Amino acid sequence: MMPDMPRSSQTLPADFFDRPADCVARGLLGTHLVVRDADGSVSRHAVFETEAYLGAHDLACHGSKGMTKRNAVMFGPAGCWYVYLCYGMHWMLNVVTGAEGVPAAVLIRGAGEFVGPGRVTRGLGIDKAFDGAAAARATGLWFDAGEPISPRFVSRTPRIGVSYAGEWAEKPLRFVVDPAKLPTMPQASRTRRRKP
DNA sequence: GCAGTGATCATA
DNA sequence: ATGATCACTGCC
Repeated sequence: MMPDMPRSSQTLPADFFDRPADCVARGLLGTHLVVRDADGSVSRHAVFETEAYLGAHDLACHGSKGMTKRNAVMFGPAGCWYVYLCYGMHWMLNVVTGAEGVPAAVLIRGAGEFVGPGRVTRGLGIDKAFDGAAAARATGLWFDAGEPISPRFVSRTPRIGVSYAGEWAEKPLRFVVDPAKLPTMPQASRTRRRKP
C-alpha cells in the first residue's frame, strides 16, 4: 500500500461489494463516486442516497423475475456496474453486490450535487457504456473511501417507485444521509418552510 | 397532477 | 409483431 495515500483516495475493492446489498447500500454512504472524463480530468461526488435490491426473493428487484438480457449482470460477480434505461429517458446506475448467482445490487440515487438517480447519471455522463464494467479505476468509474457516516445521520425509508412489490415495497431499504441531521453543513435556507 | 419517452419483455 | 410496463423527471 502507498504509505502516504490518504484514506479518502483508497479505491473500494471488489470484495467491498461481496456482501448483502443492504450492507453495501449503507456502507456506500459517504464514499465518493469518482468519474474520469475523456480528457483525463477526475471529479468526485459524495454518495448520500442509495437503495438496496436484495435478490431473487425481493419482489422489487429485477432479479426476482429471473435472468433476462437486461439484468444478466446482476447475476454476475460483485463490484460490476448494472446500468439500464428507465422510462425511456433515465439511466439508472447500480453496483452489483453479493455472491455470483445472487441477483442483487445497489442503486445510486444521490451523489454530490445530483439529487435523484436519473440526475446522477445525466450529470456524470453515465449510460449503457458502463453496463457490465467493473467499478474500478481502469473503467473510469469507481468508488473511493470517504469519511464514515455516523448512524445518527442516516435515515432509512421504503424504496421509491416500487409500489407494485407488495410487502417488499414497505421494507426500509433506502438509505439517506439526512442533511437536517448534519451539524457541519448548514441547510436551513434550503429546507426551511415559509411561515404561515 | 401527469405527459414524455423508448428499450425491454411476455405473449402470439 | 404488438402491447404493457416501467427502481423517473420536469412542467402544469
